[in-house]
Amino acid sequence: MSKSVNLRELSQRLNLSQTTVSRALNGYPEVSPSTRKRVAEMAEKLGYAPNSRARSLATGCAMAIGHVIPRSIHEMMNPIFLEFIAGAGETYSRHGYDMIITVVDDANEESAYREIASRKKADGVIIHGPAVNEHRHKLLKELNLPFVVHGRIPGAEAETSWIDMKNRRAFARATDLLLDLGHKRIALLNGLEHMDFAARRRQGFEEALAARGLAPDPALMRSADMTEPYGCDSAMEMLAMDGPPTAFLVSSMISAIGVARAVGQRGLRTGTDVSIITHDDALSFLPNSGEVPIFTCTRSSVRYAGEKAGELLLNMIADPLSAPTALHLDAELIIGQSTGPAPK
Amino acid sequence: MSKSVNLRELSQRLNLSQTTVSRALNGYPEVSPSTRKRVAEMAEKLGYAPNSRARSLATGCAMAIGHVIPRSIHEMMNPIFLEFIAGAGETYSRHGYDMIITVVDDANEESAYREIASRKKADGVIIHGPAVNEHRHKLLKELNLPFVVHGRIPGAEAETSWIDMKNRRAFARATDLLLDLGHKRIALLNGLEHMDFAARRRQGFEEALAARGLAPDPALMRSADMTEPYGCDSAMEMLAMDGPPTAFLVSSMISAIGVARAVGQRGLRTGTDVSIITHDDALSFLPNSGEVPIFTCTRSSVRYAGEKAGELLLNMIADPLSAPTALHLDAELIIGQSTGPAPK
DNA sequence: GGCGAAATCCAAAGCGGTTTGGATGACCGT
DNA sequence: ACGGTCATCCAAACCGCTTTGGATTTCGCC
Repeated sequence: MSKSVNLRELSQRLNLSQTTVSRALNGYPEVSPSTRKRVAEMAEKLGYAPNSRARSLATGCAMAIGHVIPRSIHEMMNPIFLEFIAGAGETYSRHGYDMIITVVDDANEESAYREIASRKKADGVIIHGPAVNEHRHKLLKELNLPFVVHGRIPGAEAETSWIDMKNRRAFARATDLLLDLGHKRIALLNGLEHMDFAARRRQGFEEALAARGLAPDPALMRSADMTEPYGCDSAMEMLAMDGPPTAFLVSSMISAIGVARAVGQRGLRTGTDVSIITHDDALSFLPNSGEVPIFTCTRSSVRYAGEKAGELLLNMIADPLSAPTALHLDAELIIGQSTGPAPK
Repeated sequence: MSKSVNLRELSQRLNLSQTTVSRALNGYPEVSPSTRKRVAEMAEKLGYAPNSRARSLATGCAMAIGHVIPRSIHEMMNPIFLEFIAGAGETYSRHGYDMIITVVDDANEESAYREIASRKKADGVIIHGPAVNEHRHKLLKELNLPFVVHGRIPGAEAETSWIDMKNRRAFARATDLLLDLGHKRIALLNGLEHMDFAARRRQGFEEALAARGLAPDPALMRSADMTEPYGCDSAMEMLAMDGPPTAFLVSSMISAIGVARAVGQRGLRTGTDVSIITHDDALSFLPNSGEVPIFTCTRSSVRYAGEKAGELLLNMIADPLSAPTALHLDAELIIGQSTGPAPK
């Protein structure tokens, strides 16, 4: 039943002015060590904590970061998003910031950002899942709302702060690995290619093929939401073709699991009959570790990306004049049980 | 570059007092239709939106709901949590509320709640993943912070508002189905049983067995975080036993996928050699639909639960004196491809 | 002993809204 | 023509904090 105290009551109890108490608690120098101690003790005893609304009204900063997540996104990359959020959230709480999440229809996305800006709900936002044809950054610049991109906005790399993994490179390396193992017919089960990350992965794939004089076969390339059935169904169909693929390059563990299921259903064995390489976002509920991971993968922790993105953004907010920063993460290529030499 | 206006500027532009403008915008009656219209138009034109901090300082309500999520939880039920959040988030935005998420170490969970209360960051919170031995509700009562439980707190059902599915009943029915199909050795791959939901599911399982005079075999019962490898490894081990199970009852799609993988790896066929029933939270990235779903399952949409939980909580906040409400959702039992008569 | 600097502390003015308690007219019936 | 009611609108207080600009005291030093 702890009746919460406010600054005035606290200062009255101490026979001090609100000014002094505020300064004592916020570490300003013009207050004697002894009073500071007295204040701290009384505050502790009374369980005083400054009202966050009042404080941010007075200081002008909301001490919060916004994430607006349109339905299409969280339909699409659900768990990846959450893992990112978890990382970012840790950074925020470490710095005393709140994370506010807004779930909106795609149609209301713009107005969601406008509200964040005009109502001063947050000091900055994160852009999730940039598209090949992205536009949100323009709105945010216009709104004067600091932001960091998780991913990259094609054409705006220099003028925005972002954190991304080397998608192209990772998928090129994975493709190389498969080619080195003798695979000729490699399928690509990609994410939605209107998203920047997926477009880059495809590039990497095609470039690696081209480097060996191979042309990608459209029949072996798909692009969709990265669900489990997507992986399974696609693999089933492709494995039933004449000249089926001997290897799959998959954009997500979830779909890769689907592929593995299809392989099993056709009586084949993953890693010997059919090779699979997947990208692994290091989701906590889908561990792919152990001495020899189940899936050979390109791995990059999306949670780590979240932590770093948060840091980038908080830095931008602290120092609004600083130049845009980018973090370009390498993905590890990790050999697991799901790859082997091409059969025959 | 839209310089954001505040109430005073808006009122000056209109030659009206702030009072009148505020009242006009908030729908109070003591303002003429014509001025109200004039105000609305000017506000629209200038892109005015009340500063959320100032407003909640003045009104005393934060217009925000808090979700504190300790690391252990989001390690454990990652995607389920997100899906719930998505549902709740929709409810919140429909009512103009914000959702603020706090990621904390388990050790700081209590202080996270205290801060929400003392700094007035949110008007209410949701309790996620109640344990068999739960305590958070006591803290929240003491803090006078309205809350809704996603799940149930054993022993506090009557005094708290909650939304939960009928875990016991669902798992009893699923077990019955397997028994009807002639299965005698049924394995239970449960979630962590210090969580209320998992404890109930186990109860349902055991009761259904007992009703047919069967005793549960401890060697066929496990309890852990519901990851994919957990399902696979457990199934591999159990299938290698003497007198292996002919059916698996699994607490999560993710683990069930692991079980299916194990089944395939042992050269068996799901649905004929080995039956699987899983609980399906209807996660958007793990669709289990189609005319005949892959997995036979007990299904209950956790996203719907989120929506409803949000509504319950907002109602509580709007009417603090109302009695606690509970929503007890039925889970559908849906026959898919993963079950069949016991072999032999 | 006196004077300026340094150390402490405070009153009051914001921050941007909501809300209370009137003021001002317009309109009405008689 | 006049008191009374209603419809409108406003000035000012308040929410709880930060911060500016001084006031007061203490202290070192010549």
